[in-house]
Amino acid sequence: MATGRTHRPATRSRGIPEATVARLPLYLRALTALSERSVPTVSSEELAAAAGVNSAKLRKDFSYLGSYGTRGVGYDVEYLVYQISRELGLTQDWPVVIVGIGNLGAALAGYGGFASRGFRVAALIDADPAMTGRPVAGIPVQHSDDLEKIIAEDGVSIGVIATPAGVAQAVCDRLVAAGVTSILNFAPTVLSVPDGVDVRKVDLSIELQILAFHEQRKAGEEPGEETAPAAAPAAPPAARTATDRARAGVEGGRKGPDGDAPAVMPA
Amino acid sequence: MATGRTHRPATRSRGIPEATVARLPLYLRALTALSERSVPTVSSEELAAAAGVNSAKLRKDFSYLGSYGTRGVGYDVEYLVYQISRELGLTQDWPVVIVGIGNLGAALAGYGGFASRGFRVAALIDADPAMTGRPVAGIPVQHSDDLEKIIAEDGVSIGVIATPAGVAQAVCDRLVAAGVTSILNFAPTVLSVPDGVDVRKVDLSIELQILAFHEQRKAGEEPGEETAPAAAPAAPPAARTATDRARAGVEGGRKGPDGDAPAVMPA
DNA sequence: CCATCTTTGTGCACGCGTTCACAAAGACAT
DNA sequence: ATGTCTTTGTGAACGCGTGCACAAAGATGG
Repeated sequence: MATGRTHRPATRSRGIPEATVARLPLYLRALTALSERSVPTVSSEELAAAAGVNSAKLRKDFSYLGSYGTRGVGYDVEYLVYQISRELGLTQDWPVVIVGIGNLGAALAGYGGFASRGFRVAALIDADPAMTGRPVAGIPVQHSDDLEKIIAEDGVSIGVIATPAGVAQAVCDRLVAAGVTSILNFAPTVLSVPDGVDVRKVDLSIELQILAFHEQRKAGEEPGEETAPAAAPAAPPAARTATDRARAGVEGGRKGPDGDAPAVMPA
Repeated sequence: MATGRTHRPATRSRGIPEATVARLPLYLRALTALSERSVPTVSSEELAAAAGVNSAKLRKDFSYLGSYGTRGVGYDVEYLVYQISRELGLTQDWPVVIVGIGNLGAALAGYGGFASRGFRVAALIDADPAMTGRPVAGIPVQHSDDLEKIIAEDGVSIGVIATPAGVAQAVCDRLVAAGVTSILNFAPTVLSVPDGVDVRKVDLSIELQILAFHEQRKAGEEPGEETAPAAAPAAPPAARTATDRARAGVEGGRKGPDGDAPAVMPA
């Protein structure tokens, strides 16, 4: 999964474990599907299968919310949809700003899902003056000079960063200063934020690298390649004093500076 | 973080914990930045700060790879870049196919990052005949009829699903049948795959909902709203027998069938 | 009203991941 | 060569999350 929680130790809000919170949206999605098919009740076994989790885990998760099931019967679908929605804060409207309307930002803006579950795209913001006023997904792009004003006027507390990595921290700082307390970061950078601000990151590059790791493991079951993989790079680990600071130039030809690489993938 | 691992219990490949594997790309990114600035060595403390983790955790992570540091000095940047790259399987070329060239798929194809770290977009695939042949990000879109052929010819083992949720499982099945063993799923669905296939998911909707949960917690510190939140929906939890199956019609006006909602956001 | 059967809710144990804290290793100075 | 100082590598403890397995709750049928 492309999600990665950030160093905030999970807060443990009202005793609901973070791992459980992360699964609630999964349950909600499965329950919504059942609701649309007018299924009145569902057992933990069925729902767990639909959500791709263990049934015991599901029951324990629900137990943190209270006892909403009926023994011998299961869970009332509609009631559970409401309870989870309420728990997740989806019964209210969350205005969201998207900063950085490049390929990805535009794609995010285009997905109608924002509106469908309590999230509303309050504004699209980009630093490029050429973008200003141009409608993307029906919403006119505003210039980043007005960022603070937009946040304040619409009472935005959730921001999505889809900018190049080089400016992500600066954008983040401005968002936080303006009052945003939750950030979803698509830029390939570690954001540092003050306490009380939540950051979640979506990083395609990291996900692919994790997959590559496992893929390599699946493919390469041939033993004996640990030592000296033939085309090794250069330096042995423990033979180089600190005085030996004369650098031999950066190895292969990685190119430009890292800072302004396009969002999501670079490294 | 928008990533979510799937039910595969992590395999524990050669003793490297899954949690460590997930952090290696983070370290690699920080190290690459240092490398570009020609920094020769780095201490665990500095590198940990750059990667946004604890220094003890970083040292333990590296200890799983072997002892690549020098006491009293730190780690050799270039050497560590190579070792981690090798461990992640980034020293080889990974052809990747992207299935579903809508807004998101096009955005993914457009990010040059694929090429920069061992990943290469081998093909873009879409089911819409109108898309076939049209170049997206310089790569011509191919029709999904040829999916199996493309996978086989290019030896693709990693697939990215950016289709609507309704067809994601079908696409997944075809990819797996054709030989793909790692899947990055952007569609808001739980994919079921046979053993030996890795699935990671990126789900914007889930990330936002998790943020909303914490956001609600931050905002609402006013006590006493647990019981009966005024505009409650309907049914009490435990008063409805199983014979009472006469459904009262699906509540509020959620609209279309869930299946073909646009990728990433819907639920 | 009682017996049976289904399904929830949870006590308990286990394993993974994180963190602390320190000994060992090596660089550097004299 | 010896001592000091820095930084790694890791043993050990702790806490969270997971899964088992079962008792309690309630529905259903006679």
